[in-house]
Amino acid sequence: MAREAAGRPPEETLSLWKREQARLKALLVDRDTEAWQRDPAFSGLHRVGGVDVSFVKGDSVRACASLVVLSFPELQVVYEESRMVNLTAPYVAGFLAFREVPFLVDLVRQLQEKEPGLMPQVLLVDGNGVLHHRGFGVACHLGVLTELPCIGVAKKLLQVDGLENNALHKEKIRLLRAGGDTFPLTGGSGTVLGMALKSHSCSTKPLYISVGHRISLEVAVRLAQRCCRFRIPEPVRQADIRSREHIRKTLGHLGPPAPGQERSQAQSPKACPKGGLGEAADP
DNA sequence: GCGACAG
DNA sequence: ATCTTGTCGC
Repeated sequence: MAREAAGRPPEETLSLWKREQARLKALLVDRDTEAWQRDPAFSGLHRVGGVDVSFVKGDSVRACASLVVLSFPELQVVYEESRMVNLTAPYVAGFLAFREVPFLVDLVRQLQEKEPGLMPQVLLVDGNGVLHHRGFGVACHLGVLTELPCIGVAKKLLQVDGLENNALHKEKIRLLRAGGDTFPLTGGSGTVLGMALKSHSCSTKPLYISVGHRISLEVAVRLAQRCCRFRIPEPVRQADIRSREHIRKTLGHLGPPAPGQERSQAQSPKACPKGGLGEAADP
């Protein structure tokens, strides 16, 4: 019945997927299209969305897809939908979208039907945009299919087009000082594919931001940073937290025996000095 | 055989 | 992506 989602697909499938990526890439818009994007204070921006997919431990098929919408600039969750899904495609680097995007599109469609007034004005996506083997990562894919502005937010550098997580790269990371500091990720062709962003004043690892759809890289970076209470932008972080929680509540006590011990952690994951929400000061 | 490998 | 315990600080 439920087909496996493991094992590498045949070369023929990958070739079809590549053609699909190339086809959709022609529809990608890699510049600002919204008025709020031109405003230095993002006035006019009220709703930011986040999506994520979490997985069930020993299961290669079952997963939970989540879409959340947060108010901006308050970053309060105003909408959430989490749904168990059956994955059909395996994870193959460079083809993440074929595994996750169909379910995310469904979630956006459902929101459009039930609460169109809560449709996010921009979506932060876990993964890359144009910082991708063929310039069309999951954030581009979701953006083109939904026509929503999208931003790619990756936690690890995808080493493509000459980009390497080498000593030089690590040195550049070390030189990032304040939250909001960045350096460009320039591919072999000389094109800037994305930006490394120190999203929080006290986080060692940067975020790798790239254009998904209908937004410029500069605005994408600024917005991602303004969405950060911690290292991970709040929309993506909330989608992640809530999709795991949904899994736990749905099939939490059917396998791994878990003694109960509730915790409250409404605040910082690791804790870091303090500050309004951004920078350092200069005496 | 070795290294890469978003999530 | 997933698993995991403690540790430190407010």
